Amino acid sequence: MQRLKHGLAQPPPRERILQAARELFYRDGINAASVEAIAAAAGTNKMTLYRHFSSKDELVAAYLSQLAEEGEGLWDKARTLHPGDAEAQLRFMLKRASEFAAEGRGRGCALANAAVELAEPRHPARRVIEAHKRRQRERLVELVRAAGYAKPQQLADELFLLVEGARVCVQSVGREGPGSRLYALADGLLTAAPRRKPAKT
Amino acid sequence: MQRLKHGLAQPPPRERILQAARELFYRDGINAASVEAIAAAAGTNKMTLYRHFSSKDELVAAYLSQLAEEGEGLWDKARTLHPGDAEAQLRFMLKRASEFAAEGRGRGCALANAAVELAEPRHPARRVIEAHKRRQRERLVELVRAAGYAKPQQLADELFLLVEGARVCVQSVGREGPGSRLYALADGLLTAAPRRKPAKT
DNA sequence: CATGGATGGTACTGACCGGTAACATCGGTT
DNA sequence: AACCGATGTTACCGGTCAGTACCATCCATG
Repeated sequence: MQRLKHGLAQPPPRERILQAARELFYRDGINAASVEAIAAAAGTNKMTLYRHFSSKDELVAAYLSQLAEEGEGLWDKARTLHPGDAEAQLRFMLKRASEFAAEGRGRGCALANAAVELAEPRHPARRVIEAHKRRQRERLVELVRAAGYAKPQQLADELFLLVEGARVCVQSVGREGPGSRLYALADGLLTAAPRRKPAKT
Repeated sequence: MQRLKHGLAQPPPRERILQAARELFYRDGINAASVEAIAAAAGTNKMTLYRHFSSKDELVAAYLSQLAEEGEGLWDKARTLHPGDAEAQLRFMLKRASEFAAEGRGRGCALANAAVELAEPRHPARRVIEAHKRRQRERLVELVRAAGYAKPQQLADELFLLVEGARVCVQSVGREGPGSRLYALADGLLTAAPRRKPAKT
């Protein structure tokens, strides 16, 4: 029982470090968040951090992988919430993205931000980011097709750009900008889009 | 005649520094580009750089202001190319944005990238970025309204998010992604959008 | 109680970077 | 020719950061 060492049951150091990395990387940026600050925020120190992650880059990779994994989980949640109803699943995802973009103190998509900060084209984190974004796009196309829209590829790409645009707009034009109206805009696209026939997932 | 000092007519140091800053800040990121590297790329040294810019932050501000100014100039160019034809002006701007997103070795919008890298909410560069993005959005709304579309605010915001999304997608899903198809997607939105009556600018 | 693995704490290295000081140089002006 | 401002060159300071060595501590197990 590793987590009964202290009086208060505390998650093991690795989880605390990942959680702290998540907050500091997102809030301050990957370059600006020092390893020491992350360790301190996790209630531990640099040495313990380096016993779980061999380098800062590896910590960044774990951070991004965790976010990507949670993003994937959203699609599953949509499917269990609205089984067989692709339209409802699609709108659920758009709603979530819209709420996220309107969230207070938003700094946009952590994955996209990481791609900006880690400019080296050979950085290992780029593989994680690109793979995740590509997969999101594919899933979106499938869902739009399953929802019975004509030209699913085009509509999905429009929605994809809308979502990505909303995420990035939060920090450039502010929370008052078009990002917070993402769902309304996407809804406009959906209701205006020509349909073929409903289907299921 | 400052620029006849050498055999080859060379722009004055300030311009060369700004040009080098432009390339390195964009390619490597603002944090990763050191002032020493910028000075070297400009064919000069750190001391001369600091004689023209009192700090790196001021150089960053000048860099961003120059980009914002050139962005503003594009709207004027659109108006002189297609005087009185708001629809053509609008499509010209979208075409330019689409070409930009499809450009080789693209790293997205330099202003948006700067907002990601300069995470401190009080950073002076944020004022430049936000002001510019807001102005772009306002101009877009005006143009869409002048082109005679119904619900100009909504259509303009959709186009705005499309453009911002395309710029950010280049570095997350790559050049093959939906970013390169921006004009086709925007064109789909325009032709499907209800019109009211044509007008002029 | 003794042992050992995981953790906490401190201090350090080496590198990089923003910014400055002091001096040499060059070119145009008077 | 003498001067002067702008530029080039070198060396340096202070700070920060990633990563490591070394030792103390705690806790579960035997």
